[in-house]
Amino acid sequence: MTAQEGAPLGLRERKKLATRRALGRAALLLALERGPENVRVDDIAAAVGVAPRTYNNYFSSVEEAICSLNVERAAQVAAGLRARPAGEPLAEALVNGIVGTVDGYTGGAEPDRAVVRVIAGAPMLRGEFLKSMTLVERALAEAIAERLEAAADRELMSRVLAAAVVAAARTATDHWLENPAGAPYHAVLRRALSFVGTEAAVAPERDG
Amino acid sequence: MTAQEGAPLGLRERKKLATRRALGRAALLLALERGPENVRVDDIAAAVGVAPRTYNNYFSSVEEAICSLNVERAAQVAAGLRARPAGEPLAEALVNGIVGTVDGYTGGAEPDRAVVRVIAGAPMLRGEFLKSMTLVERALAEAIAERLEAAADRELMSRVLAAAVVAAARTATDHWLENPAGAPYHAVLRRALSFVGTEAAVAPERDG
DNA sequence: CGCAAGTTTGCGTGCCACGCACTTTCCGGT
DNA sequence: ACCGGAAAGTGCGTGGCACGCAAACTTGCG
Repeated sequence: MTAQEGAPLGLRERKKLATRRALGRAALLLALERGPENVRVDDIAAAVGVAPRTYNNYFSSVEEAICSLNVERAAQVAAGLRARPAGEPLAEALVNGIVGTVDGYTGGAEPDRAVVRVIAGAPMLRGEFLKSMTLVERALAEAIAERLEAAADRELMSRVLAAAVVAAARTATDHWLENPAGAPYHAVLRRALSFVGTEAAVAPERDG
Repeated sequence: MTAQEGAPLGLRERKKLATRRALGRAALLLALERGPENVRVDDIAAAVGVAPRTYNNYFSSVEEAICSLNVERAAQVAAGLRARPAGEPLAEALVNGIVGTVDGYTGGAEPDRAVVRVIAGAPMLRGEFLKSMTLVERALAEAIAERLEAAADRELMSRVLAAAVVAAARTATDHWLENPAGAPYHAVLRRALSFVGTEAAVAPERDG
């Protein structure tokens, strides 16, 4: 999914993925220019130089195309957590991993408000956006589960923590969007994550 | 919205609300019978005895109609929290309020797996379902904010807690759905909520 | 070099959201 | 009891979308 693994990718797959990305990028670009509700399937296809019918081989709705780039962050967030040292407490690892992922995504700079507003703020995309967030949850839950070796209900716990953390991040984004003069995204995100105390999770047992 | 306030409701409004509910109920019923993807707008309209065009005056998608009944729980959940004694710690009030709301909704019995699976499990409805959950978040955040009188960033905190708690409940539902032989919904829900430790919230003074 | 699998494309079908104008209903004031 | 008019229901037309199907084309691989 991440395209960082070039080895097992056939040439055909490569081209297909490129088309998919181009469609997603074009969809997002058009949404930025004229608003998501004014983006026609034909426009996206035309922008990429592909038949409208082909577009439907990749996405089954305009919303899905616009949010598709967002989906790629799922694996990134999970990798962000896995990159944290094994000894780090889960709560800190989660915060540092996620914040680090965002930094890697934005190059350390403040996210582009226009882009975020379109993807996360447009009512038309809300459903699809939330749906894409559940993919992040799923990936993150797996990474969390790896840190909860011997817990009784590792399954439920990891999924709940992932969902809570993602929900906190999403809320932070909303809040940051609504307060343009407020704290930088960094700070809002950290504070929001601090509210979903994951202290309860590290309690059961841990080995060094 | 909640229909519990009969006083300021004109007769017209009453009928309109009845139609809306009838449409939602019919949509859900049809989705249960034949699966959400086999529900046509005309069927819903016909089941209620109304013109298809009229249906579109109430809902702008089949998904929205099917999930509409779920939306009514937003106010219920918020009320569930407000009904808790003022002295109760927030964490406990949240758990007890939500669990109590579910009980009130199911009459204390186990939720109907078929219904829950259709609403919360059908891929086609996933986006709309998650969207409806954000309404619950919003309502719950307000109720939470009322309990956080003097906190510095009551706004962000209440919204994060609401989102985290709703996310935990949703995860509990997913988990309960996937494990038919597992613990009753009650227990899964309580356990899931216990993982999103809200201990951090009751201590207003925290480093920023 | 040629085949077979995979990909793109055009077309047709069923479905849907919604603006507009018209009809029906019925609330509220006199 | 009556009536004016707003609100709700309805029919129709338009623009748009998802997807099955089958033909044309591309390309990896033997």
